[in-house]
Amino acid sequence: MNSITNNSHDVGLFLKNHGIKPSYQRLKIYSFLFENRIHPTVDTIYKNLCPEIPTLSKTTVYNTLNLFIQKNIIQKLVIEETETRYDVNTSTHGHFKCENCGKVYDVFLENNLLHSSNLENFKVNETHLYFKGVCEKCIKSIKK
Amino acid sequence: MNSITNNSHDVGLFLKNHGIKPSYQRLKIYSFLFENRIHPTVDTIYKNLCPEIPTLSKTTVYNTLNLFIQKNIIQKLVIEETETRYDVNTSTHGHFKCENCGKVYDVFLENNLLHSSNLENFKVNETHLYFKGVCEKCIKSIKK
DNA sequence: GTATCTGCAAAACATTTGCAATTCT
DNA sequence: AGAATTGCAAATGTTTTGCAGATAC
Repeated sequence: MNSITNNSHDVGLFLKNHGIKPSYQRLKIYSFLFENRIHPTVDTIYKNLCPEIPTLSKTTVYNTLNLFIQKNIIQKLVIEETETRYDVNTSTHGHFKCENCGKVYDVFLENNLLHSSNLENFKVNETHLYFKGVCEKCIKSIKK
Repeated sequence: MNSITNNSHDVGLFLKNHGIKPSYQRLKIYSFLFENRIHPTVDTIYKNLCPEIPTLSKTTVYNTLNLFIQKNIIQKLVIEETETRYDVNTSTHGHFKCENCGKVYDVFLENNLLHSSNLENFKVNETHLYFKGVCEKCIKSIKK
């Protein structure tokens, strides 16, 4: 459970506790993900942090995200092969991508899904579930 | 339901029935997918068909697969951002990728999965589910 | 004979790598 | 000072695009 708050002191501690030196760039990138639960792409993160960190490079964003994944504090979402997204919520949950507005929503499943005899003797490390379609907002705005 | 057999005459008819002119390359590419349910990448398809069609180019493989997807007779699987795979089975089902041997297995779910109040007012067009881990064969061979 | 299909070469992108400069302790 | 981090430029790898030649009906 993520019980940390979003002030930079706590993010620093959080990173330290996961074996990550809290550099300025790392703090800002993690805080951006934590405060904006929009499953951003590298480009979105980069563009949003540029005003604050004018010297920032995409390489650093890539390096940092890969480090976070390796230390298991974020997860990678592959919905389209052309855009990798990142999520601070590392628990197993689904996603919904709206084909109209492009927004990615979290999806939490009610029933204890996913029983398959196919997997009985397999070791499952990761479960990924996503949907594509049209979100409520877009359905309403299209109808108008 | 795919009830066609794998001789080239029937594949030709099948393609025609879906508004696709059955060229030699298209027949061979569809037949390869139909006869080898291994969820191959473009590269795998290309390498396997090259001996049979020495003039084949990857562009044609890409063009053909995109046409098949557009006509809805195959589906795209995005499990890793670095490798797109293709499946002749267009029904909704899951996949399992072994992190050891790289093989992708089909996963058919028993219970009528996937109820989420989050999606109540959303229009769902596609459902994608996949797992990563270690397959039975690899578990056994690692133990030895 | 005209439409379509194929396949080469080049372009377009996202991501990674090598390495030199910078920063932190 | 020494070790880690950052960021530029170049490399890599996949997919798409433009276009000319080949093929099919």
